[in-house]
Amino acid sequence: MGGATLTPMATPAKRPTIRQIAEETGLSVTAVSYALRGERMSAATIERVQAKAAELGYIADPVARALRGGRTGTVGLLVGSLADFWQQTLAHAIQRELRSHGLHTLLADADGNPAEELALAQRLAAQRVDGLIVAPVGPAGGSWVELAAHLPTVTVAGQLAGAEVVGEVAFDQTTGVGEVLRHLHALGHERIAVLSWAVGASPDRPSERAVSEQAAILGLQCEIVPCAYSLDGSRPLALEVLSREDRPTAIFCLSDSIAYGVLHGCRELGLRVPEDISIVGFDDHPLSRLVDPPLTSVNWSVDRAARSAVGFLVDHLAGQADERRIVIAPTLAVRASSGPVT
Amino acid sequence: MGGATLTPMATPAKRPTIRQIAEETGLSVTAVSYALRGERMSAATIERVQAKAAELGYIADPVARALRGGRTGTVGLLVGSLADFWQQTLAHAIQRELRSHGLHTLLADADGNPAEELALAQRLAAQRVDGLIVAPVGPAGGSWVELAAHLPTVTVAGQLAGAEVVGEVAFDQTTGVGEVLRHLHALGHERIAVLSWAVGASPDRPSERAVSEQAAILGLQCEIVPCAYSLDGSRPLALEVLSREDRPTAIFCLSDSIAYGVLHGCRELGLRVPEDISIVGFDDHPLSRLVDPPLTSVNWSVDRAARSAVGFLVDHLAGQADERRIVIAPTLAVRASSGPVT
DNA sequence: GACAAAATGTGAAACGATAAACTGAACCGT
DNA sequence: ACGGTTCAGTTTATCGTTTCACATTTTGTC
Repeated sequence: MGGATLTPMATPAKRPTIRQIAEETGLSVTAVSYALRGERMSAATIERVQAKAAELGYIADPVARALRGGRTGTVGLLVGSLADFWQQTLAHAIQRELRSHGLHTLLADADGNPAEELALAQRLAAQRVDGLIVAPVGPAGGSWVELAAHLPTVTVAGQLAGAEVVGEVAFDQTTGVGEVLRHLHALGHERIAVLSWAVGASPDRPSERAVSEQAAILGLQCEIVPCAYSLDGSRPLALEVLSREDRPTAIFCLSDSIAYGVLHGCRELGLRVPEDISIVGFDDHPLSRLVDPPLTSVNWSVDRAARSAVGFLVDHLAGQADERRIVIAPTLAVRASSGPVT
Repeated sequence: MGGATLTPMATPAKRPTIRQIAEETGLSVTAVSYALRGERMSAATIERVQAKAAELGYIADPVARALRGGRTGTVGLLVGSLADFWQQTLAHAIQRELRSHGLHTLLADADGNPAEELALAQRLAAQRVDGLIVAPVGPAGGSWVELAAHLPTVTVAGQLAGAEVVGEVAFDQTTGVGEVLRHLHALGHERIAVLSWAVGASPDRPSERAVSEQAAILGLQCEIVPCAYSLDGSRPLALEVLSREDRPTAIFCLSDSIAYGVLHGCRELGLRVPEDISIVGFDDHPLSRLVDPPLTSVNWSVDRAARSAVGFLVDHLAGQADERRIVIAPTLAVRASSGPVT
């Protein structure tokens, strides 16, 4: 941009460089570089250099390293939408797991927008992240394929169709959805509204497909309603659905965040859960057992997912190419928010 | 680390560089650099260069820029603990706000550890973030002062004592705590346990000090109990406190996350809230109104905090030095989890 | 039309670290 | 005593971009 000259940045902080160490030890820069990593040089030199480095409080400059082309020790974490409580939990778990491997996290939030998602991934690549962990929002396009070919990528809870990934943590959506629908069916529900994430024209979301399939099998009448993520986003829609005269007897939300908004809506309208309407969530956020009423939801082990995702990536970076796919099995946590039709 | 040779990284993806543009336009690298930013060069040249750049899909390499010393467009976000639900919310809000200013987020989680916090801040500085937004865990040490002097820093919900920051989003802890204690006092509570974040020897946390002060004023008997963050972390402690024979009549948790754990504990022990014991939280997570019973808590506007924090930083980076401090006023949200002593 | 002042462009030196290729030694077995 | 390995270093080039100093043109003014 044009823009007037910006203020000089705060004094650029003169951190000690490899060169300073070189001068103070009388060695060449290269020698120091090797010694710091404990390679090649004689034990005595290594000792001397590392002592000096410690003395100066030297930390290798990750930026210079990145430019040169080595590892950066940073992993890009791209989540579909941080407005979703469960994805916040997932992001946290992955971040923590990465850190336990000494890796840093560059976090990006696609905010439910597939196009944005790709742009962010490219930006992360430009930042020279060593790898990418993606909880995808939409299906992959051509650029994703190319990107993933260059950058080790692990998907969590979603696919990047066509792109070659180094690891995949899949959630068994079919079973998860099936359990919910069977549960509701067993309770006598027949007209069910399914609130799904509204995402720009992404018709083939696995969970939605699973809903259609399973609904057909059970003979249920499921209407899929696209819905904004987040508490505040889903409430208005929930109010609309709940106010219909042919109100469904159950609402199945494809995310707990959405379910919370619906619970809120029920409360506002004075509807009793589960007497007047049953609510089921998806993903089982830790707080779902504490809300009122406790929310029936489909649980996937976040810790396991995070551990696997990071493990896949770390293994790949270490040159091992072991198992690269895991399917996380769902557990239906039946709580008080779902009950028989009355 | 010795370590065997690592596998060659996935093909390093040949992104177009400034040099390529130079060659294809017959200009010098320097000329292209200027033209891309619309400086110096003639209008015709600028046009030509930018057209070529667009054609090649050129994106300036943020790493090279960072090394050279310019802006990186990335801001470090350092939170005290992402295990805390409210801080997840805060982090999300700040991240979103940064993005709306075209800035990227490098997220780091101190995990409740002040020493770690400093190390991470240094790492972020080494990554050449343009600025730092910190939700501090502990008081600042000497290195913080130095760091903040070099790197524009904004604090949110906490101070870095002694360090010169470019902006500060303060929460009025004294008032917040005061309102809670007055509320409980009015309900007849006299013996109150205060669950605070357990943080390595940080005796002078503002909120804790506020508790002592206000308790003294009201003549309340407040015992401050250090407690782990997070749902699972606080539950065991909650069980201990709740099982005492001289159980307090109210528990004031200095974070909603802790309060959730306590609610959970109460449920396990069959204690009724608020009949048997009153629970009050702090920070007012969006879900606090949905838990059972709805949690009385102290609300600070997260959006306002995020907007201010990012605004301060952006203004500073733009060379303006306007208002640099805001105090967010608390609102006590009285809900069903607190009631009169019975 | 002369001379200063802009305007437009170029080359080289950074920024900090690393890898490849090269230089002397010391050391090896025969 | 002779080639051949290792060892322990050093030189040099490189990653992609920006900026300083300088060279060349164009423009403006009297």
